[in-house]
Amino acid sequence: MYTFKKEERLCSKKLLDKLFQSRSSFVLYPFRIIWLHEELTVPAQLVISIPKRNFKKAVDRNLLKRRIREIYRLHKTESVYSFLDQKSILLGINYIGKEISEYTYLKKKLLAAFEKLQKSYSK
RNA sequence: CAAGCAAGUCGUUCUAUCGCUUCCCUUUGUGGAAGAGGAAAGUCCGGGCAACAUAGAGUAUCCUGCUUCCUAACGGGAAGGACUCACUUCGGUGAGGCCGGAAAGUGCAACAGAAAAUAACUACCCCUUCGGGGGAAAAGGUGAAAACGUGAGGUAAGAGCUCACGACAAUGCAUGGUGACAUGUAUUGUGGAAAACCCCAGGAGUUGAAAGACCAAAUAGGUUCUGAACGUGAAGUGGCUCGCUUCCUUGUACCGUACAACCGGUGCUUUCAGAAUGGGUAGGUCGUUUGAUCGUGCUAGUGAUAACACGACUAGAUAAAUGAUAGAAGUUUCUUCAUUAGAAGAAAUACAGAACCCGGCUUAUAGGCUUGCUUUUUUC
RNA sequence: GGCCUCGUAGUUCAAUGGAUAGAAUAGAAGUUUCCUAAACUUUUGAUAUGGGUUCGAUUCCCGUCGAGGCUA
Repeated sequence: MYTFKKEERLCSKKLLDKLFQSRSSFVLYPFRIIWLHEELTVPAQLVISIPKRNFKKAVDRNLLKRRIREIYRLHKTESVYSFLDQKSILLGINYIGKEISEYTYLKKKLLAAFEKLQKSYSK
């Protein structure tokens, strides 16, 4: 249930290009969420990206990526899968903040972002 | 004892819950094992490995530059030599740097100064027709630097012009050293700068794992084969499956057959259907972690390092794993209480994340430990 | 992963190895005006950083830091 295996990560170059060319995105600071409807074998594939421009050191980028991934892993079932309705989706999370935030702050913001995603998805 | 600086070295631990990557196992699941560094960083050097290229001790370009050694190699390291600076008990000690050549050639040196390398302003000496001509380079002043320094002889005045002592450089010889070089001696000479151009010696083929090798879906197209269909430009004319003429978008050939026709065969153009096949995209596998490997011991060597013996297997991801949360402990600092031990609270716990692999260099680093130096205080 | 270029006043740019690093604009003060603007006068302010070569370094050499670009 609380898994995050290889099938749930977005690895295909083609799908990535498709995702970033789509216009269906919104901003909820410090995240920018991109999503796209796609036929897959798993409910959702996720990609997390932290810009090198804002975080020079690899250690900082790794830390943020691990925190975001952990929050997604623990909350994906009730927050994302619940409204998908047997369909599948591509998800991109861009971190656009300028400093390293704490786990609790990131958790609050990301859950809010998932609520917003549900609204825009149902439209 | 404390503080500071420099160098070296180590560089947190445990528990619970939920996970990630690789490997193993007929208990295939509530399974087991392993899982970042001293710099993984910067990409500043050197190699391995791979593909391509290759007449050359050529030319151009770039790099390196005291000696000997180590090494796979190096711009790295070890030991030493000379130089500069600091200290000195004058015996040395410590630190530093791209440390070949200025006596091959070209160019450069602002301002000041007569003059910045073919010296001559004032002053000096000789001659004079008093306009000047000649000699000489000690003294003055300028400058970062002024024609080797001091003393004596010498001279019209002077000058390494000569002599003594001394400084430095080049060359020859002798001695010591593997050598750089040192010491002595003879001869010749005396400005700086090559991190200006340049000369000399040595070295460098180019591109980098996104190299390269292999497997290869779907779709489109290429090639080949099989089958089917279609096509010998149009118009006019004659002796009409043929020849001739005209026009256009310039258009079917060969063989069986002496000529023409027919017939047959081979081939060509276009379309359709089926089959095979090569290249190759998405994607995947290898390259890829057993290696100039690590640990211990012993031997050789001043040392870097090397030889030998025994033992060990120690990350392998690919939009990229090695984590998140909670709690406890350890260490350090501060405050309060205690003033022997200690107790409570607060804060901090670094720099930083493998990406083909090694050897160096450089830079970052909380805190602990070791060594050296400096300073202050106390005691003797 | 590999390679290249650049760093000068707050900003945009200059400067053969040579005196106190220059210009425009911005800032400050003053003149002018009833006040503001414009104009005029004066003035402040910089070689990314640490070493080295040189009599002397923005310039030459080496290390570090930062910024930008090329390559697929």
